[in-house]
Amino acid sequence: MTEAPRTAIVWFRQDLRLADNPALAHALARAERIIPVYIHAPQEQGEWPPGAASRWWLHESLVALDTQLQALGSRLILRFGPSRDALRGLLRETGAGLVCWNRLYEPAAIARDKALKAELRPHVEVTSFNAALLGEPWETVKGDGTPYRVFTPFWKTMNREGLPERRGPGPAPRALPPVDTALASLPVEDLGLQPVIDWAGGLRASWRPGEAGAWEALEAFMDEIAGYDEARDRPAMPGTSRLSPHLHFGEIGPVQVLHALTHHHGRDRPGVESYLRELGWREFAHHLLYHFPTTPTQPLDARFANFPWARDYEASLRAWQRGRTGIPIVDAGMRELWQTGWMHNRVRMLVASLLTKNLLVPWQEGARWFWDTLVDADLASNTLGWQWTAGCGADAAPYFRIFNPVTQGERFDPKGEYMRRFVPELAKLPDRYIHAPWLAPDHVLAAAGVRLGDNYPPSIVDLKTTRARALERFEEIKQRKE
DNA sequence: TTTTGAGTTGTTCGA
DNA sequence: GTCGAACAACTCAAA
Repeated sequence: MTEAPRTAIVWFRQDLRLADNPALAHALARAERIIPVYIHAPQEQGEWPPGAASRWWLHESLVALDTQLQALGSRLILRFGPSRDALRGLLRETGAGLVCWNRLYEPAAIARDKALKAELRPHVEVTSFNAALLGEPWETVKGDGTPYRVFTPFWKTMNREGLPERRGPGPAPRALPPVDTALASLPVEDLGLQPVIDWAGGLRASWRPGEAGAWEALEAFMDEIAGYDEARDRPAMPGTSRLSPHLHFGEIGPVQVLHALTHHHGRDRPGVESYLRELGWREFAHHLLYHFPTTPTQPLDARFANFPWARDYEASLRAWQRGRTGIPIVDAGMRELWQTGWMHNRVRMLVASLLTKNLLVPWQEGARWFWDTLVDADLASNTLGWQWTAGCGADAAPYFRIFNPVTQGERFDPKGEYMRRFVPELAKLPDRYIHAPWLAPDHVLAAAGVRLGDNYPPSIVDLKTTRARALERFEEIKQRKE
């Protein structure tokens, strides 16, 4: 390499942390001056610019990052895209000779970054790193070099190839060089990420975006991980890690999580291995998106391109989105999503199963809604989850696996606590009827103040007949393949 | 090379 | 009430 550059640009994207940030660490090791920058360019995310809930999170996370940088003597430079123009402008203004970033894995981002590298490299050093995954999506492949389509062998291979021995997480810098006060930066408010009407109260009450909040969540989870195997399926309990949005924005990295769990607990402690498997699913999702870049909109299983979805589904889609299907656990989940920007994983499966199988609404509609409303919306994970539930993805649920939300509610929220929290109009129903109010006798409904069709909708589907109908439709595409 | 068994998260039905 | 079988077709790796 030539003489070390005096100034480096560190381009932050979905790696909004200072610790274990290889791009930042590399810049610090190579250059005297560091320019931390975030470029707002949602149009470069193709069909998937951040949704409303993600934008709220991003705003908060950028504020947190800037505060951290200032505490160390630096600051965050904010610019509008296009990224190419912003970077070229910054190179001109600062005379930087090095640009560093941590990789993204969405198809549109890969294409943009590749083009940028080719354009900038003749003039400056450009180096990218992995900060978001335990392994690169192209590293774990089958013996014949093709990508995996089944999770378990994928995860076994990743583990065998030395997961625990991967690089340890890097430390956070103790101080940073100052940024020239003359260098222009936008106020974060100018990015327009915050909602115009303040609907984010529920989000604020539920989350603390930023690196410190991520570590708070991890530490709280580590205290409870022994109960993970049991509690993770109970939507009324805080049994899951709730790390997904922090991981999505890179406020914490999976290497840090892996290291913290194995260092403090060891892999044989109850709950640890099961949780690491969930990190494995996150890896698998990125592996699939990398190798099958059309899957955010196209089914991986080509037979499903011809699936006979419902034709006029506007009304049922609307009822599902608003949490007014009349099926309590589904409505509770959809309202949890709307209020807090998040939904418990088990409930995500239930609402997705109802939408795609009982209501026969295309899974892409569900994926779009989740994209706009989830604070952890992630193209890889969201795509995998919806295709898996719909039965058209990798390692997908067998077509006959159609969840019964009443049975699931009784099994995983037996006392109805989750439903009483998010569907208060049913709060006074006795446990026996809270999962299926349409079965309650009139006097029970009256005593609980529930008037079906008035203050709570009657169920919009008959679970039994719509299940049978879904099975018939799957028969149709099985035949169409030939 | 071929065979074999297992594969995140389920439901229903009949014994 | 509990329990096993049936509900496809395909992927993957070990035997």
